Amino acid sequence: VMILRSRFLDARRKRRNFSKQATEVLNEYFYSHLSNPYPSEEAKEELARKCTITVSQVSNWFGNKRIRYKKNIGKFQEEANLYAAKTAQAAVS
Amino acid sequence: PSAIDSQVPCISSTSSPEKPVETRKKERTSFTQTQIQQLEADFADNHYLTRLRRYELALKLNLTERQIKVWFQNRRMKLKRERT
DNA sequence: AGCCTATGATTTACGACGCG
DNA sequence: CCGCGTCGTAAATCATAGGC
Repeated sequence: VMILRSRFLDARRKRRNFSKQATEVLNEYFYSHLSNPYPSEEAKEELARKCTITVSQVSNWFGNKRIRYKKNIGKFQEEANLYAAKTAQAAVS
Repeated sequence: PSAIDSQVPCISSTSSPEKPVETRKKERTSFTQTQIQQLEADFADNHYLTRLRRYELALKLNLTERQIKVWFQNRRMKLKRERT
């Protein structure tokens, strides 16, 4: 197969990881909506605003998160517990 | 009890009312550089296909007409995303 | 300095739904 | 009913970032 992937400098693939705070916000939403982790367009816009990233980036993040979570729930258990505890505490206060 | 799975807002994992599991799609092929170059050239010329164009391209690139059609649909979506 | 994993972005392929 | 349009997504893969 012509795996001639001379995928030269795909500028859009120049990425930086999101800030810790942004990841925090996204994870909070994800784990508090675990039974249906599909934010509406409006929710995506709000998340994008809070995280200072684009709506497309929010979509990418959720797409990646859903599939990776599904593929290995065990690996994310600790993270899931962490955010569950966090939102539980938020509910109390 | 997550509900992430292959339906639209893909709900369910093991208990979904309908699992498209078996009949799941063709292997995700990767088009060659040559195929992509020709598709891009055609797209640059016209963002929409005619039946004839689709047929000829499929023949020339050795792809199915469905693949050509879907590629153009995806390409238009990509263009739209880029212009934002 | 390398590996190796994590992570964000991009690429194929559909299903749902709309319109004509 | 059909076929092609968009929209939102799954899943695989790419390319780099980051940690050890």
